[in-house]
Amino acid sequence: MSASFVPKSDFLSVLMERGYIHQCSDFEGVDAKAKAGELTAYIGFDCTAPSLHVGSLVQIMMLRWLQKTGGKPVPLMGGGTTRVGDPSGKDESRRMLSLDDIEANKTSIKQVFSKFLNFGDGKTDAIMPDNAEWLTALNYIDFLRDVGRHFSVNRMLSMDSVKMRLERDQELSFIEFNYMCLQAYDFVELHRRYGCLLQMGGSDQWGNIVTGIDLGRRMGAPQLYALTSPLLTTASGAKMGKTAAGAVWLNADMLPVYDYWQYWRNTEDADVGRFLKLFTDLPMDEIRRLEALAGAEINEAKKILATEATAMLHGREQALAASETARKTFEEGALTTSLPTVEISAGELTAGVGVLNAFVKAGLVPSTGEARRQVKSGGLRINDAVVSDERAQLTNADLTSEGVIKLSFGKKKHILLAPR
RNA sequence: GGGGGAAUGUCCCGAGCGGCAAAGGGGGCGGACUGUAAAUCCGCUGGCUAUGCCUUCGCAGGUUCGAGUCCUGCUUCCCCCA
Repeated sequence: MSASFVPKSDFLSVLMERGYIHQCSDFEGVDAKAKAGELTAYIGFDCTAPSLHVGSLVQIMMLRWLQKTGGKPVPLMGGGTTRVGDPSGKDESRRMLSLDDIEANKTSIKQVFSKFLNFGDGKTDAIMPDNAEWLTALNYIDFLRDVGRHFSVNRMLSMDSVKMRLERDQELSFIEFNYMCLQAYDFVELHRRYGCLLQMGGSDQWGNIVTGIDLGRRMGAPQLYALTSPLLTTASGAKMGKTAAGAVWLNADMLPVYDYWQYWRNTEDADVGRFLKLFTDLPMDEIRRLEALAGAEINEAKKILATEATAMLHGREQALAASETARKTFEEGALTTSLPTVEISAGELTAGVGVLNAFVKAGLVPSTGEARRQVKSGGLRINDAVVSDERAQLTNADLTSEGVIKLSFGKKKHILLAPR
């Protein structure tokens, strides 16, 4: 794309300035539609888990900015395509989910979007269709005749996602192979129903999106557009959204607000500026000031990043509470009752609980074996005292004046054990 | 249809003369150093009611005191010939 392109629309200006764009099929075309206030764009989200995680956040933010700059965002639930499975970037065939699982996941995921987008019937209000609405009604023969004839297998075989699987001699089932056909058809269908002109997604979706544009042209839709975001990794190359404990979920019932705040607080120095632009609404000049902070001062920027990002998802009140909990815990070394808490029966505690089992109960370590190993390397602490005897028992005598026992795994993970 | 290979620790890759909880990486976790960062260094990386017990090398049998290792059948994948 032309390096000299200067966007006239607010939408592309923001996206370019904040680093959301990897590729676009036609900058001028998208710019004109956005400028005219006629831009409806969609991003597909699958329903393989009960919550989206941080990896989807860039996509969600792109929809948010679209709405803020006068466009209409369409998060599309992949209730239909999830029944098939997307081969893009996956090494192995996905496990098939039951329809009930998909429905449950969908309901759970929907909650998150309402935090980022305004839904309703207005011009720029978001809508959330589910591609099961049209995909499940498809008749195989009709689909082959009307849609399937437009696809070239030769071209599909040359797509990266497919080629990779073939080169590695990995299984690629027929239904997965059809995924791109369905996704392409989604685009056309969303144009018919809602006048959707642009599909966005991660850079790994480029091939699928372009296939949809192609199908649109062959099926008589006007010019459609593609825009992808860069694949996000941390500065040291790790994929975003995974931590020791697993994925960084967006639903609060799957990841406590405090842990979500901590995830952002632990951002690498080199990522702070980039993340502030992508994951907060802070104005650019404020971000430039923050990312210019050097040495230990950059920690201030990380706290702001954590609080802003958390506030957007969980609300400012909860974000500030997490921030305050962290401040007391890390900067004052004080015990805070607002740390994530796990209950234990009072009777059990009176009888005495082995330290190893206590850490397993708290969910800090997966097994007593792991707890044992961590004791050896000095990674476990009770009320801030390193555990040196793996046979020690926790009893009521270990309760602090707050009536809890603080279990720590490593320097950062803390859980309170509260008798009930 | 015929011939030849392959499958290993539930994250991945990968070694493994009949004595194996199984080499070595990567990744991950903990510790030290720091700033709740990165880099570096060190340790750990089947489970449990634990000087012991249980479960692991595609699946099912067999030989053996003892099988990841040898034999038979099966499954899946790859290569060559038709």
